[in-house]
Amino acid sequence: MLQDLDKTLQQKGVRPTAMRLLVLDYLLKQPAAVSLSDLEAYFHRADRITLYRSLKTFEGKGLVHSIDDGSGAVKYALCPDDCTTLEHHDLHVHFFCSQCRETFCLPKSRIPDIALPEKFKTEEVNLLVKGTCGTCSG
Amino acid sequence: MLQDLDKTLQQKGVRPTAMRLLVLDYLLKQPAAVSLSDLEAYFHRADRITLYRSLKTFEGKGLVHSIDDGSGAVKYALCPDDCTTLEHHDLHVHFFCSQCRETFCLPKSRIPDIALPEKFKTEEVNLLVKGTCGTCSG
DNA sequence: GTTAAAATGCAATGCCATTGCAGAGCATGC
DNA sequence: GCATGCTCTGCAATGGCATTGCATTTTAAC
Repeated sequence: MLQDLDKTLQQKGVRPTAMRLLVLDYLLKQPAAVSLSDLEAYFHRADRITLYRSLKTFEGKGLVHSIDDGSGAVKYALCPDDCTTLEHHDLHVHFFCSQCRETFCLPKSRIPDIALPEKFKTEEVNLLVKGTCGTCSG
Repeated sequence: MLQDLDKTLQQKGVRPTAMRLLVLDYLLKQPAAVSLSDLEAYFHRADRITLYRSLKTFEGKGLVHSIDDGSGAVKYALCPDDCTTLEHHDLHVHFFCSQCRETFCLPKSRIPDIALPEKFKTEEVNLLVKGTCGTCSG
């Protein structure tokens, strides 16, 4: 099973070390985006900095994207398959639940085009919806 | 002139102290959102904490809204007149220029409705566009 | 196996937001 | 005008998070 993860990393140009495989495996199992602190809490034997750099490496290679949900800590979530190093296709909506403080990717909710003033050029769009998620409102 | 500002503050339920009048006056003159550090740099004789609390008071009374543009520091900008304490109507787009690192409110670009999954409830929507602003791309 | 490059672990730093507390300023009632 | 109480201000301190430098270990290449 970790074999698959190994391949995934290789395909993205990330050297598959033990730590990185564990981190990737963990990320795959999460329903919500995770912060560095989440990771640190789970891998309590691992060094915070190593986890930090794993995430940064993943992000640089288009494996995960980072989300600033305003909670104070940046969170990370796996990218869809069509992300590349050069261009992140995380043009989906992120949802922050103010109850459980979890952040979810909503890949089905695409970000509509935004009309900008003359001469303004778009490079990136972040759309964050805050509210109550399905679980908490149920 | 500061008379008007005085009235503005009173109407919002904020006691018009000398410091607050100066801060409000400064905010009115800014074309872009300002961070606490900006304020501190401008009022180099004032205490950072007092400025911080002025902004927080303004925010609580619906005079300004805060913007997290991902630059690391929260920025503040004046609200349109129809903001109240209870409900912020800053449902406009914010634009962060990656060249000059300024953040602008784009009141004319309204945020479209976002389709959410079943049982998700929206409380607030933040839409941040990153790119190059008119001045920097000109 | 040797060697070079990359990853890790530890320490340290810096920035920003936030709070507690004491003193100063202001408004109100007498 | 003066005392009282509330609000604002300024200083000090704290805590969280991101980030970097450096020495060591691990991995890949030859």
